[in-house]
Amino acid sequence: MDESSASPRMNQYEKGKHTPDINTLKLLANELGVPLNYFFCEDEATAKLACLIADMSESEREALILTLEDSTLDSEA
Amino acid sequence: MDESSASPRMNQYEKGKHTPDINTLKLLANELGVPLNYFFCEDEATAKLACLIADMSESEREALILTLEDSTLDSEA
DNA sequence: TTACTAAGATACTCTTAGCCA
DNA sequence: TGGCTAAGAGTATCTTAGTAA
Repeated sequence: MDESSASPRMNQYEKGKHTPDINTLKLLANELGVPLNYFFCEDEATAKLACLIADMSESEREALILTLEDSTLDSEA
Repeated sequence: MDESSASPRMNQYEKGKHTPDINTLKLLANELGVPLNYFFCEDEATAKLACLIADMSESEREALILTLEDSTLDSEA
């Protein structure tokens, strides 16, 4: 990532003139300390959850899956 | 999305010859019935959580955030 | 017939240079 | 001085055509 052209690129992304490459997004995610899927969350809450889940351990994620599947059954019933 | 060239494109993606555009990924996500960030999850559990969260209501997500933030405090203490 | 690959046409982004506030 | 924009260079994907199983 060339620092000298970072400013125009960020402007082009923000103004919607260009779309950043997926590889570029990975670099940005590392810089910002967020997971890559953070950029693809449709709302604030989902984005925050993505960050929280990224910081969890594998076993914590598995446990959360079970919890959510149970509560889903509740709301479907 | 041109159906006539879908097959070569999918092969090129799978073989790692080309990387699909973000817009293409959106179309694929809609076709597959998964959230867009599904493609950017680093492990199976995170991907599954992304699907579960995508099906939740806004208020359910907010509630989940509070739950996770509490349990995070526990493990940090 | 289906899965896959190669190569050119096309369209995209990245960079440089320069303008406006 | 820092943020923003325009246009060309370079590089990526998409499409067509064709091969192998």
